Amino acid sequence: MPEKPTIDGLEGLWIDRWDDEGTYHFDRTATRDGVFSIDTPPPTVSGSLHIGHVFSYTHADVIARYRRMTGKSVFYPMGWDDNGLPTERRVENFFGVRCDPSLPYDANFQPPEKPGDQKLSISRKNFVELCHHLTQADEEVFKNLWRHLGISIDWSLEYSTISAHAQAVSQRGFLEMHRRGEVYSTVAPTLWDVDFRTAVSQAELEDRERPANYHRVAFTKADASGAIEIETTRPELIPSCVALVAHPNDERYQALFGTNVLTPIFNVEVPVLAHELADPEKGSGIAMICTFGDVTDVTWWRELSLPTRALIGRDGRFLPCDFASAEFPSRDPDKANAFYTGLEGKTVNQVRATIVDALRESGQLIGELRAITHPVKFYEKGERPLEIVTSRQWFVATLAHRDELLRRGEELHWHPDFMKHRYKSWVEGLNVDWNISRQRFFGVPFPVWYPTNATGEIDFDAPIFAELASLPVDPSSDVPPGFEESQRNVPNGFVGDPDVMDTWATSSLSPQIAGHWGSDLFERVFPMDLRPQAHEIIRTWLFSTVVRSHFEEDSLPFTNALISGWVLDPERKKMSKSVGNVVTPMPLLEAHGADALRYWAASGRPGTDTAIDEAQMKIGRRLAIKVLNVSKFVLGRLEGADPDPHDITEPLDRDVMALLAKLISDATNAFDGYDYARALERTEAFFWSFCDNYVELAKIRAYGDEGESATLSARAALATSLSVLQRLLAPFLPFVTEEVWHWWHDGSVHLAPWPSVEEFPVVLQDQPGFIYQAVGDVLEAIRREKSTQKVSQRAEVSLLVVEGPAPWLDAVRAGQNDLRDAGTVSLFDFSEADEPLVTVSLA
RNA sequence: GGGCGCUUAGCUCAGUUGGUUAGAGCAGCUGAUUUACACUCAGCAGGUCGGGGGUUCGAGUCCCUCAGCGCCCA
Repeated sequence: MPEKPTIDGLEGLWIDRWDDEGTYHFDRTATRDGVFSIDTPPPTVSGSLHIGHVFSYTHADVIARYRRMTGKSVFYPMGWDDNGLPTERRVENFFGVRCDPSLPYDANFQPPEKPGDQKLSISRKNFVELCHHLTQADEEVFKNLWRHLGISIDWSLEYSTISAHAQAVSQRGFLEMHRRGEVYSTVAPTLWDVDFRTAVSQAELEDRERPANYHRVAFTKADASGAIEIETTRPELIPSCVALVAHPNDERYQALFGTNVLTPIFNVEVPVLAHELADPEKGSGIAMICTFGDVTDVTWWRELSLPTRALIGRDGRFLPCDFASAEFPSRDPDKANAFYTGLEGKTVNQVRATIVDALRESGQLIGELRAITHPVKFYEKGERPLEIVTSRQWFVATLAHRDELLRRGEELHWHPDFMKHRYKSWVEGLNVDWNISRQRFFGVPFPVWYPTNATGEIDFDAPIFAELASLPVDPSSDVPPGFEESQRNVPNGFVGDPDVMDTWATSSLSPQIAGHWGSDLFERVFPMDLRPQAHEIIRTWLFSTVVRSHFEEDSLPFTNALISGWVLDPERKKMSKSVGNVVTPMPLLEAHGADALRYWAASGRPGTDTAIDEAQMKIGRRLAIKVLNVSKFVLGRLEGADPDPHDITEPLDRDVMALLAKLISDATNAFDGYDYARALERTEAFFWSFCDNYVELAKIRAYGDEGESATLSARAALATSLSVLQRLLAPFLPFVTEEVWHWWHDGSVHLAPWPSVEEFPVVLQDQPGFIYQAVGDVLEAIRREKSTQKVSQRAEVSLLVVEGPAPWLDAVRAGQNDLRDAGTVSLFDFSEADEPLVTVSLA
């Protein structure tokens, strides 16, 4: 025990020792009953490291540490989500490169020292190599933080979602789904980001309020008997118009249903139809249907069996089009084509401006534009509104399983419980199957090839799947069964599926990846006991994991979900890069210490958004220092002896033991319910009362001034309490508790048994704490008087008159000697009264 | 539009099936001075529990309603 203990520097010391001693090593021989398994979130390593990570990973860690102390072998792996678009984007910006899959691999390629003004085009393989290179460096930064924070990961269980192992699991999962008919490929209108040039799924959408203008546009009736005025925010889609639509009950348009109109400028004849989704309140109540302006257009197109006149390409620019063709039947094809030639290759905004000018000129733009704001669908990482592009994609059939998935949500234990509503409303709101194809580069490829026929056409209806034993495969370099490399991309040969999977299609298999699906390990850890995660990824990671496990194992992937809230900035605003209020954890960690940051994090209840609060961190630091000092004091009183809890004979000491037993029970129940914050709060409250009151009362006795049995009782009670408190605090303050535990124990506190009421005799009492409370009340009265008189707390009390009901007086008498010592009382006078009253006379 | 959460002292938050006079920490104020701790200790002050209505012997807690803030879904 050091002469002048300090909490500074404890992290460096214990992190290394935990490594050396394998303190957090998972015992792989443990059976399922003896295991507590955690489905740790693999963070996106290409994202910024922020304080929210400290928050939610601490929540998981305190649970892990609790379970470990209850004797479980804790399966606590760490994964890194390194595949996917965030990494690609980071690599593009970091090195100033872009991927061009048409380029050949350059084995000698070196990235530029610093990014140039123009992005350098490199091959897919070179690009992927840079992705691997950068994510490895990023992962080190994350790992360093976790270790510094004292997260009790078993680092031998580390994985990454782009590793060969994860790819094999992901591809196997895909093949299994295909075998059971849960995944299919089809050509369909798909939400498309024109900048990233990839399809995105419903889970990646977000609505953003955007300004727009309603344009009132006149469509001439086909029989030239007049015009119909519609309102649209997207006049640029007039060439893609396939119909007009109004609500079937809308009086204004009854006579028009079944008639035809001509599109302005292009003069394509389109029908006027009825559909319930047309909103009579919106605009003029009649809308144009285009292929495709938004998701409602897709619904109308499908349900009304309309033709496809798609004109927006994958780059967001207008495609070539012939208004003399059957698909675009114009009454005046020459004029339409002449006009359209000026639109080809232009962006949406450019085309809109040109068409609006033309409408204005022809008199078909009625009145002024009407400015509105309305929700527009964006890819959550995107900067331009999504378009809808028809393309071939792989889909996981979630809609057909909606009811089963809703039941899974009910089956799961949510902490806090109300978070299940997030899942429920998400599943209820699903409107398309899960699109898992991404037209990108750094991800897990589909283990699929397609045959080509004699003319070189690809037969998408006869995909060739990889053998399970061959996984992982890369169809761009590996050859499908029964083919040779020379047959790639030639007639009567094959082509590889060029796409990669959605990141969530891989991370949804985190239990299978971390648990090594198919091995004996998997049986020992699945289903996982705990899924800790933040609430913003309920609809992505949590949902997709539930889907995969439901399909693969007919089971939930985990029994408990512990949902962390958000960390808000000190002004309680959401942190975001654009606002610039994102807080990085390292400076805080260095300023306050790991235990202090953990204390702050653990004070945030499950599911509750919590503001960054350095004051709270300072309180945590104070707590850690107090643990150090009180441990030093109590252990100093033991004089090397090993106290026996059976020596606890004094009534006051026994009463404190009864309270300690209650604390153990409260903290344990709280932990079992995943309410770590309550466990901390209870333990902390007891701890401070222990330090400020009980230690002060028992102090002199513990010095040995009151006879042997009284001394032994005090020492044993102090030692027992200290042992229990060190262990109850260990999940929260792993560094300081480990330090003080080692002052009197071999072995780690983190492998010590969780405190139990069996460890010391507890005398059952009618009112646990009655004596402690009564004695404490008298002590407080003494202190108050001394404070009021502005004298030292050690000033002598010449006479202490204690009045009150007999049982209360008895309780006070039980602590009389301790009160005399702690309060420096010379003379006591006890007398019965109805109400307790303490009168303090100072010398 | 539907749903969820929050609203308690200047600030951050407890308050578990309804039960004495609503608690803690921080900040504030007043003191103490060192045989564990100045990164200390003691004390004081501070709230008509968001508004309104209801149930009850009794409501911060249950019900209804309104308002504000935040979020989820559409």
